[in-house]
Amino acid sequence: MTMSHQTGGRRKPPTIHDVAREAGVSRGTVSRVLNGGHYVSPAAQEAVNAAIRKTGYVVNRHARSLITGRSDSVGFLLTEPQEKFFEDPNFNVLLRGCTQALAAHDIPLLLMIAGTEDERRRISRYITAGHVDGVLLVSSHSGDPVAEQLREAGVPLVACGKPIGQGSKVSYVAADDRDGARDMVSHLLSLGRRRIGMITGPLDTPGGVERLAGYREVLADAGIEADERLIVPGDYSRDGGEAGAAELLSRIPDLDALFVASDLMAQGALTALQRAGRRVPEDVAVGGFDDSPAATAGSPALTTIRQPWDRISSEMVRVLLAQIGGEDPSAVILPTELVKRESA
Amino acid sequence: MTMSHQTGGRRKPPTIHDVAREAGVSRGTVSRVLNGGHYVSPAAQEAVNAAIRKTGYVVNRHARSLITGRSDSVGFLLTEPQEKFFEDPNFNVLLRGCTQALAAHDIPLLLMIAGTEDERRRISRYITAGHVDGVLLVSSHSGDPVAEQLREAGVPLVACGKPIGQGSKVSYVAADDRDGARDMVSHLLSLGRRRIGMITGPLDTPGGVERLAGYREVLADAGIEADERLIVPGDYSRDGGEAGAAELLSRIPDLDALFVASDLMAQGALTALQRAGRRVPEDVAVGGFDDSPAATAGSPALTTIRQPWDRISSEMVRVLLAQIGGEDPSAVILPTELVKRESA
DNA sequence: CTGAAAGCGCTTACAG
DNA sequence: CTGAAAGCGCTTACAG
Repeated sequence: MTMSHQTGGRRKPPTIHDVAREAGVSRGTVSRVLNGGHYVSPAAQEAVNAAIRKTGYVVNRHARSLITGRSDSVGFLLTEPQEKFFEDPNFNVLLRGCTQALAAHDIPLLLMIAGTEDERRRISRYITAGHVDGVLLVSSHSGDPVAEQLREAGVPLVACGKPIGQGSKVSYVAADDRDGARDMVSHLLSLGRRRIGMITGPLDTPGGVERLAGYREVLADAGIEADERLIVPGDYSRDGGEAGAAELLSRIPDLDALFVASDLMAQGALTALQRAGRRVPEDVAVGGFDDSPAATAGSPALTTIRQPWDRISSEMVRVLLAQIGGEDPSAVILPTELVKRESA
Repeated sequence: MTMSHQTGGRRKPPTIHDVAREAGVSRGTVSRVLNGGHYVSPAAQEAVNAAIRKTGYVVNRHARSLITGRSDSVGFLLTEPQEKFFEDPNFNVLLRGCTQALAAHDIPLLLMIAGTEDERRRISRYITAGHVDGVLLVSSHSGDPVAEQLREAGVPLVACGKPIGQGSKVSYVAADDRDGARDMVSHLLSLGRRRIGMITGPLDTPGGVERLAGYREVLADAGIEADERLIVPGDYSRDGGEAGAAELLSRIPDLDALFVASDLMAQGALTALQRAGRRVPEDVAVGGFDDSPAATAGSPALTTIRQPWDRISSEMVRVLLAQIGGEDPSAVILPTELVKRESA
């Protein structure tokens, strides 16, 4: 009468030693079965598997990690104030996508938020101490000290969006921001709009810079004279969009279209337009960016540029895993798509 | 000329052994300093601290965990389809609050999502294998097999909301749903409304059951005859709220108020009311529940019942940590608050 | 293909 | 207060 499979006293989980004894092999053989079954005879293989089932054995990750030096987990690092990210639906989509993509590899995701200087220091130490094998970095702004530290420490890293000023030494995955912006502005032009305002993203972010560049290019190509008063900087927040639209309206009352660099800001812009008595899209056509949940949360539903979030997150995971496996950094640029709804 | 502090080859991080040598003490003494400094002379203490600084030593958590049997990390477990949680702003608030509360204890949070049967099995194994010291469980529905398994496996656990049918064996933290519902319905009555419809939460959740109970109690207390046609079940989703409101409107066209069991559903209800040409609050007063970001995302801003999310998350963490420390399970019920805005 | 053995980096009684 | 030693549960050359 063995003690295995006993219900009450689960204090001591079975170890590789228990499995070995049960299977009548050495611990080395059990370990080999656990790690892919190479150089193991079918008979031993089978005996070990049976023993694992019988004992309910599950590997102790700490012991394994101690020797392999790997944690088999990945960090999802946010280096901005929490409010910002949680307000932004893009964040959710990304987090969800990465969690999913990692789950397919049986790799747990550690969520790390480093909003303050203090937290950044702690988390940086935590990461460099080897608690995760790599980091998915989500931070819109440039000059991020954490990114730099991690890169220097040799921690596998992939950013969402091109990190400004990091050269090509860090991997990233991004949508084609400029091309997306071009599509949207072209669409607004095709609607007959000519006084097209823009609320940009933060101009120290690649998305901010590129989407503005796309806007400028298309207007220039169409022979429309540049008017800097039509451009107002934003911060990707709903309130920022509202304030930006109000400002533009006061500058250019007969504005007939608005390209807003994120759906969340576009929602805010809708509020401002509504308050000012403008009909959307009749008086002012509004184009957003992201195709985030925010695009369809309000009314009218936003015409927007879809970022391929599913692919962005799965590519981030793929590139990170490759890098953990020893590959060099790489960049991936994904195409966007115009999604027509009610607002333009 | 020592090799410490060398920049290039950071392949081998310093171990406790390096620190001991540097400080001229034994590894045991270094460990004692690391673990609180008890039974260590001030001189040794100082020498070790200096050596730690000099070598840049940081403890290897895997080695520590292997011997202590603790991981010093906590899981945040979602046992529902991801979409559901990510759609719901409450989830964000809770995740953020817990991350924050744990960060104060220097404890990282592992985000785990078990939407499918498959994922549940894998994550259950993962947890019982000791990769986290305890679990913050977020799952609205009852009969959750994971909760049961974890409880049986003796994993410290605290749920958000009272788990139905788990007796008092599992810790939980919840807002006073019934009392909150009573406040809202009383408020609607005080506005002179008498034909008050309700869109409930899922009735296999404590929130669903309790908020409905509060609604019934207040109407009964006010001597208003119960009319079951005024009650329609919901699922906490925006679409569910929209469908529910449409259904109520078709049943009771002269409805003059609506109590909706979540802000997100209330947003959906607003859409349905608007489409039906009802003005809010003039024709139909609408009361939500949660005071989530959804309450102020649309127009009009929702009058709602605030759940004290900050306290809920900090209490969840406190109770979990206590339980990890050996305390028995406990339940915490937190008060809610009526927040008046535009919709009622 | 397989076993015996060393060792990953730490903590913790055990003697002093 | 402190050192020497055992041991946590695993993986991985090393010989066979």
